[in-house]
Amino acid sequence: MRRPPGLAAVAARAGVSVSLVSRILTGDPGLRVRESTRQRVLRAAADLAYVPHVSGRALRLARAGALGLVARDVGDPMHAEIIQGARLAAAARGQALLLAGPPEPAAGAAALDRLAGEGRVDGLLWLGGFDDDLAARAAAHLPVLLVGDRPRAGVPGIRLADERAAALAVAHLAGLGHRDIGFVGRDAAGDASVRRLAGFTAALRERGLMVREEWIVSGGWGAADGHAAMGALLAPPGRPSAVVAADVVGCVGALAAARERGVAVPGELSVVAVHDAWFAAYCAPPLTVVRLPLRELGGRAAELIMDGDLDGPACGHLIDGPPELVRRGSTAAPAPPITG
Amino acid sequence: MRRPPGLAAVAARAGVSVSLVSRILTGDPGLRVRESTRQRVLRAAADLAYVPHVSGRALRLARAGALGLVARDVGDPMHAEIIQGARLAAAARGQALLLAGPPEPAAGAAALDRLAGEGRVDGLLWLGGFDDDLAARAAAHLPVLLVGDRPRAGVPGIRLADERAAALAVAHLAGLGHRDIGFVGRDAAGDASVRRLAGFTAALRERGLMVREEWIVSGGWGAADGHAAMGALLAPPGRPSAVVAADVVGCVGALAAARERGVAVPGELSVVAVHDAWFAAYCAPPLTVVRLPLRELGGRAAELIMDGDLDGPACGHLIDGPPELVRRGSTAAPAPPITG
DNA sequence: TATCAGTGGGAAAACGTTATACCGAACTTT
DNA sequence: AAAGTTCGGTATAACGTTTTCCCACTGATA
Repeated sequence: MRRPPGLAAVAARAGVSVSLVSRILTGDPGLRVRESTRQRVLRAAADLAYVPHVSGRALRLARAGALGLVARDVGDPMHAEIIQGARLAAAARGQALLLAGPPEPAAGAAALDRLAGEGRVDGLLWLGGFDDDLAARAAAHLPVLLVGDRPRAGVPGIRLADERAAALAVAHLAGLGHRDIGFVGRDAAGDASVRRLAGFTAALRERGLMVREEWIVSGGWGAADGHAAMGALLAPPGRPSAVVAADVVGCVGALAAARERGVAVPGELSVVAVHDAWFAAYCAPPLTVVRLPLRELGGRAAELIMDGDLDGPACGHLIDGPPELVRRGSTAAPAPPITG
Repeated sequence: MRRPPGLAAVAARAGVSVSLVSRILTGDPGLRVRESTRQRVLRAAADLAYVPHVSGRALRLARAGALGLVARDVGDPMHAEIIQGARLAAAARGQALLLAGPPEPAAGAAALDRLAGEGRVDGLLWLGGFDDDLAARAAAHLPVLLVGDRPRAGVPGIRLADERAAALAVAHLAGLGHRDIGFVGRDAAGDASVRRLAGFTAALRERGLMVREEWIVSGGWGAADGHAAMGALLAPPGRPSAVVAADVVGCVGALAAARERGVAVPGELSVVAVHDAWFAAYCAPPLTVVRLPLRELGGRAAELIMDGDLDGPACGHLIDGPPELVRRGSTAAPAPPITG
């Protein structure tokens, strides 16, 4: 592997010292240099297509110039959107983004220790699959930011306006005339789920609607979990006329469960999900959703950690771009009650 | 930022020289050392939780210990699967995987030059959004492997058994009795699409079935493209009784298009897609698909590039794990022909 | 003519790692 | 007893950066 030209090559070509090249290229403010020399150096660097070597810089500066991303599942559409936002924000500052594994508690601890210690990244963005011990362990060596979660074990977190999103979903359904509204949750352990549920129940109470525990079911993050949850919700006796799904992926499963049971959406059951995704418009029926600024979440998270703006371990930042209702075909006014 | 302990700290704690620690820890085969000393060094390293610093190593070895991944879209479910495979294979060898941007031709060239020159990665895996010039440019500095494409501009590529996958889809439909089969393609420029179409037409001819050009439509990679393509396919006069979709994402759009036009699937139209994904089972109806070893593709790609086994620029590797038909609800025997 | 301030830049030391070369002591052999 | 020969390590020089300190001039001033 041939080494690319370094500062020494540029210096030799320009007939100056290595340190001068470095100071010119990094824009040392306290440097006085003849303009002709500066141009000569700049030309030499351009001629050789010089690119600073990150390892040399990292070694000297004790900064890697890269962010790590710990994701439960890269393929999750919500994660993908967050990742895209983070990548763009990182790239805008010349920082690289590297993919760390989903933190399997088994091999995860060792892998995480290694990642934290080997100096490859300056900070960690953590998406989903939160584990207090693991996060605290990593945070002992590196700045860590939990994305989409509350602060945990002293590790700061950044969140979306989850309560407002759920409340907006309820408002939409109530506006259509629904009074019997259920909730299909995500993983009950996740803070985002908890807060969406909180927003849901608060919005119900605010309108004097009844909160029925048997209409609140939770699962995990996959479509299969949504499927199971909706199955439980539709079991007799009695079912709601509308459902808020905490997550659009689970909602796809939930929709399938309704279809399998012959429950017409939106004829007999209105469904609205939190988060938008490419497939929502192609579901049968197209899903009404509450859109949240996922990309902005990723971008802000990356910026916070690059700036070191974590404000102490107690702080939980909030991205409160307003939730936006995207009305498609899965919600309608409730059917007139049928006795039986 | 406190620097973590380095070799020097371990050496000091064990009372030996830095070089001895390095040779012990890297397992220098030509090293003779007293067992007690070795244990002392190992203990010291463990006590300090020593982790080798990648920048120091990269500088010395002129290898970064990381792979770059250029992806059109991280969120694409197929890409996600490939990425997961690559990440696991890389992690198994202690290599990191870093996300490079989608190669926007505008800022992409500069970003790619930088990535290639700054020594952050030892090789590049390129997923989708292929651009001959850009790839060749990167390949001048780094090993580059196009994943899911033929070799282009002297850059090697690794592919799946796309022809066989399409042929298997045709075989399934023909076995059900279909004789009028259409094709919903992906981007016509992509090699994978071209080869799936080739496999499709070859399989038709092999069975003496007619290839009708007006039943072969292509778009791009998204669901919207599949939607538009299916719309064109279903326009009068005359439509096929079955369709092979080159891509499961596009197929979701295609399914929606059929639904909008009141064409029952699989009653009036059977649909089978190439590639499986989590949502395929939750479509209405659940999609019959041909599954291809995407994760293995990612893993093999990572291994090839880590091994430097690119075998010269002319070579196009093939992952020929057998395509597998996953039968769900979107295919059935054709309806008896209705005159009119 | 010394001295002084400014101008324009250079020398060298880190950062953490690895590879090559070497070296002192203890043992063995002749 | 002198000369090899292992044994068990050490010294040192890179790799490419950045940064701090220093130095050689030049012209002006005392």
